[in-house]
Amino acid sequence: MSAEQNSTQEKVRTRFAPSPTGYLHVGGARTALYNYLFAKHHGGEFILRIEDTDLERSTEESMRMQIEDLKWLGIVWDEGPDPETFADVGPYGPYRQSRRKEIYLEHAQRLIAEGKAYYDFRTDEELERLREERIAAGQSAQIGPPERIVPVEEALERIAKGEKAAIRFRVSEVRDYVLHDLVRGEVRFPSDMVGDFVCIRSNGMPVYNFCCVIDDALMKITHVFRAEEHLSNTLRQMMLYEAFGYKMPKFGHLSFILGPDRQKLSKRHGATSCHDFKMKGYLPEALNNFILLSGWSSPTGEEIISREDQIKHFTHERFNPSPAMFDTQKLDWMNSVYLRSLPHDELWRRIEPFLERAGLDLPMAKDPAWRDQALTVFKVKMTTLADAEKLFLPLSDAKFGIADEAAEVFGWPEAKKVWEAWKAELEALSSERITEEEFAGIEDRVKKATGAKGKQLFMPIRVAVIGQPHGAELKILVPLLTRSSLLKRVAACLARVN
RNA sequence: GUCCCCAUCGUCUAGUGGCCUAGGACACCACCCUUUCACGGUGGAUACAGGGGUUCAAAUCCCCUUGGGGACGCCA
Repeated sequence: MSAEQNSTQEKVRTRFAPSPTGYLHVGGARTALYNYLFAKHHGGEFILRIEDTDLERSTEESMRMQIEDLKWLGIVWDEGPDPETFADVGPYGPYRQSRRKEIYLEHAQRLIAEGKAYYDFRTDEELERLREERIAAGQSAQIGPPERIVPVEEALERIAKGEKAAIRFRVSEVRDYVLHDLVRGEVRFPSDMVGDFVCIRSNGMPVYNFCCVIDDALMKITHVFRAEEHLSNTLRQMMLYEAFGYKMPKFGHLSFILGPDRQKLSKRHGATSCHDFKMKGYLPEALNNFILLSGWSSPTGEEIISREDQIKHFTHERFNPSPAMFDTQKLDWMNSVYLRSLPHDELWRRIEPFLERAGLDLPMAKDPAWRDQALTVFKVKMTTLADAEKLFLPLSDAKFGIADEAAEVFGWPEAKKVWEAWKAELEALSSERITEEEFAGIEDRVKKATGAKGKQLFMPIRVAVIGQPHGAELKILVPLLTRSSLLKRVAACLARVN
């Protein structure tokens, strides 16, 4: 759809409608992203609606957590709960289904009045038995109408006396329904694919499929991108749109995100919520970019895509209908790319909470020049922010120690000589900080004094600096430490050989 | 069981009948850079699930098989 065409049509309005039962799952995050991007691409509006009709599982706390995750990802909505106060913002509220009960009940009454729905007094046990019978008979497990539909007046009397009844939609016509899906093309559903379905539970709460239709219609939603599991729900919803005479939005059913075992990504695969990834030190930009590309591709073929370009290029033609496996290796790569491209001030700001978490003391970090120097060295080694914890560890005096991998060096005959010469050079220094040039001079003099060269020279020095045989270049590391700190460290090495 | 969806390198994908001896990215391997480890650079290996059609021509269209997933809730 071109921009010109669109301007003459109704305004594009999309929505994300999570049920607040825990943190935001990456699959949900992707759905939210796609709806957001689609709306913005078409200059439209993106709405957040909370689907909390399941009283048992929905919590206020979960809603807040999900809003937090959405904010973290940089997905912003035009209507819905205010991100700070949670108060409804927008002309079509309330945006929480638990507060729209009257609207649903009113609609249900409309269907009853028109004979399109009926009160059902059957119990769970009865229905379960019916289902089993049908499966045993090789039929689909759909629930049909009861033997006798209770007339409205009689039903009302029984309910007044305290009996419980659900309101069920009556599937009367037998015909095919054709859905023009934005990602799958034409999908044909035979109407007998579903039985008479519940609209209002016997406890008075409406059910998902029912609310969803009414809300999307009343909130003037034009396009809905949602997970594939809803594909077969769509038939019920089509029937409902027809029954109410509401205009149906365009649907696009997204394939699943799978775990390494090709099963739908779930808790047992480890990290699956945005919150998990946040705690593991992934950047929202990276996670966002990664989920964007599992199920959609850019027309330019680029993989690292700015939010601006995401919006610019986001069209439904580029959805991939087949399921995508969640590839942590690629996410890691993407995270490191974003990490390295961050300005150092910003990178430091994001690393700090992790250093704090690890209890690292780094008094030198108050100096911006020091931070800049340190990040230049370390950021190329980081895949997640959490990696800073172990990277900055050698710079912390409190946490300094000699690693097991350094043991070999202690067996070298030159090591002790090198350390003694290194220590003498440090002691001769007048300032606390050592520049790269000074270090080069020191190293050279140690070489001459001891006769050690190559690995025999720099390995012992390295161990005396960071306590381990591998790490960043010494000429960069040494200027990050103070003279007194280096003296303490070489003393530790000498103490161990003696 | 019934119905629905899906099928290109290990993974994410490009591909909408000829530009495909199938392109890119991650991962992997080799080499280069490097007084370590990374970063970076260059190169390499690796895929159209199978079988039938349609067509001058099929990864691309149709059918079947197989495999994977989903729905059949008073969950969403």
